[in-house]
This record gives sequence, structure tokens and C-alpha cells, in this order.
Amino acid sequence: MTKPALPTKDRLIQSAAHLFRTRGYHGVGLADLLTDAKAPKGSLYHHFPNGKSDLAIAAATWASDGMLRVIAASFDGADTFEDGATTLCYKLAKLFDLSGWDTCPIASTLFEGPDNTRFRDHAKHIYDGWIAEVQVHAARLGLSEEEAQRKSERVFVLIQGGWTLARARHSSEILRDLRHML
Amino acid sequence: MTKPALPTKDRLIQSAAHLFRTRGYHGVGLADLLTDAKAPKGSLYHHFPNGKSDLAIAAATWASDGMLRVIAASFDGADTFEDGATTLCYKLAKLFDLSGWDTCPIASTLFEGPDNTRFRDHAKHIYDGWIAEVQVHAARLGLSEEEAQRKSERVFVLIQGGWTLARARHSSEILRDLRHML
DNA sequence: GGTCGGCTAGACCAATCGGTCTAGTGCAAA
DNA sequence: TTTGCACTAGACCGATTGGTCTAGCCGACC
Repeated sequence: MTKPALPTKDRLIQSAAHLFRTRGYHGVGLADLLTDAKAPKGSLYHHFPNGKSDLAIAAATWASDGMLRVIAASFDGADTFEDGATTLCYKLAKLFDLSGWDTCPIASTLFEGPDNTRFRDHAKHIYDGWIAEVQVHAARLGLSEEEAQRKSERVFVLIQGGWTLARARHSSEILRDLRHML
Repeated sequence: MTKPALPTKDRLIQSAAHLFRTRGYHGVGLADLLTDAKAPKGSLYHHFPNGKSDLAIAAATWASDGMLRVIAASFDGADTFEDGATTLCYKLAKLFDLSGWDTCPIASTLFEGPDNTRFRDHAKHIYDGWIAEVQVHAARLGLSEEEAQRKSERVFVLIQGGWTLARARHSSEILRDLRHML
């Protein structure tokens, strides 16, 4: 579960991303976190002066960067918007199976934090970033600006909802079926 | 926030549903719960021998029953499936605004509990119940069985994803826009 | 009137929570 | 070699956690 080659800060971020995703922000104690990351408490508060909440923000950002890469990879070789979106659904289905059927890493981390406005603002920022990324590809693939916006929001909504249902069912099938709802 | 007329058990369930929805299962302590419900600890463990986890299941069930009523009310007077689904979107948008922009009560309660299989199985059961309810109305309104299944799953996915985005944005607009994605 | 059981009431508990603080390590620049 | 700083290490803290347990209230039935 741990990667001894990585620097402490990165190990903390990745452990946090993983644990928050599976058990939620409040469901993870510092003890679990530090054990998983093989780091002492002092290191946590050195790298993240505000402790758990700072770490949660960093973990969500890190997870979001990964998602942005998946979106880019899905659309980069695509000929049409539908092709790209379909590839994205398949990639996420595979990711879902590999991850052990966890929740959306952003929602599980940022939707229940103590410092509500800061967490929620960050979630909004991250989600808007995903939609914007899809939108860029939509525009590049020939959609009008208005169409690009509408369709990228729809892709986000479908994926978010599909992921939730997939988690409840322990099956990635619905994620692949999303391609028929584009 | 509390309804002194209601019996203790119901007050506990409704307080739990409300608090779990806003802060998540682990984000709510028994102390908050009991204060909000104006009940002593003894009553909790009398009505729910397994404590917090039993209460969470009951609260999710109660919230789900409300959702089933909203679905039924939306489709009952509808002439077409699209009409019913559109009404549902509007009703949920209004509910979202009234609720103070909370999360889906099922996801926030059941997706991070300690006893993972029991909680997740219950979430699946509830979600499948919602989809089944929509499906019944779809069939009644003339859709073929296969179409009814596909469209009811789609409605669920859209609502679930839309709700998440609405929460991040603190705006119910996207929920109303879902009608264009049906 | 007595008693029995559903329910309330909250003191109490060990365990765990997030966070602070001091001491020490090890590398890099002077 | 010495100094300084980024970082590690974990003991320690008060507060809070979920849960147990005993005592007693109070209305219903005998």
C-alpha cells in the first residue's frame, strides 16, 4: 500500500487520497493516516501546518490532477466528442474496478469537512475544472460554444451519478452504459 | 429544529437523517444527535440496540420513503414520461433549496459506515427501489419494458450527479436543467 | 393498590480523536 | 569543522468518541 521511494509529503498525500476516498474525511483518523503513510506525526504538521484539513485539500487536488489527465487522455485521440466521452466512460470503469469501488475522491473528502466554506469552494473549483477540461475538447472537436458547455456539464453529471450507482451496486457496468446516455 | 410532539424514536430518526445528510455519518457524534433530538442516551439504545449504525439504517430508510413519495407525486399527474421526469427535477430543485444544499441523504449516511457490507447493501436496496419506482411509472405511461428500465436508470444517474454538482455550486439551477438531458 | 415493563435519564468508561511540543537527526552551506 | 535548517520522531495533552449500565419514572393491566 505504501511507496517507500516517494518523499514523505507525497506519501501523506497519496495515503490521504486513498483513505478519504474509501472511508470519508471524518472516517479516517490521523493514526490510520500516519500508519499507512509510514510517517510520524511531526512530519504531517511540518508539511501541512493546519494538519488534517490542509492534507485533505492537497489530497483532493492531487486526485483531481489525475482525473484531468484521464480526461485529456480520453479525448486526445478522439475524432468526435462522442468518441472521446465514450473512451472516458470506459477508462473510468476500469479505474473503478481497480480502485476497489471507492467513492468519488472529491465528494468523500470535501463534502463533510469541518471548515465548510473552504472545502466546498475547493470542490466547486475542482469540479468546474473537470467540466472546463471536457469543454475545451468539445470545442476543439467542432461543437459550438453553447453546445460544448451543455454537453460537458452533461458528461460530468452522468459520470458523477453513474459512479455513485456503480459503487452501490459494486459493478462498473453502469459506467460503461453511460455511453448510451450521451 | 425539533418537533416535541413526535415520539422519541421518530425524533431520533429525523434528527439523524438531517445531521447525517449535512455532515456525514462519522461527522456526527452521538452528543450532537441526542441534543438535536432532545433525547437521552438510554432512549437511543433502547430503540436501536446497535446504536448509531442501526439509527443510520433507519434514517436512510425514512429518507428514502420521502423520496419515493416525491417520485410518485411527480409522475402521478403526468401525461408522458418526460412530463413526470421534468416535474421530478423541479420538485427536487425546490427540495434542494429548502434543505440548505445538503448531500444525498443515502450516500452521506451509508457510504462510509463502519460495517461496510451491511450499509452498502442497504444503499443498493434503496437506490434500486427508487429506480424501480420510476420504472413502474414509465411502463404505465406506455414505454416498453426495456425502454422503461433504460430511462429510469438514466433519470437516477442524472439526478444523483446533478445533485452533487448543485451542492458544489450552491445552486439548484443544474437540477432544473436536467430536464434537457432526459 | 400493587406490580410489571416500556421508556427515560444521565453518570460513567476506555479508547480514540486532532493537535502541540520538545528533542534529535542528517544534510548542505560556510 | 561548525553552524543552521529542513525534516523526523513520538511522547503527551485535553476533549470527545461510541457504548454500557444502573436507577427511576409512569401508565397499563391485574
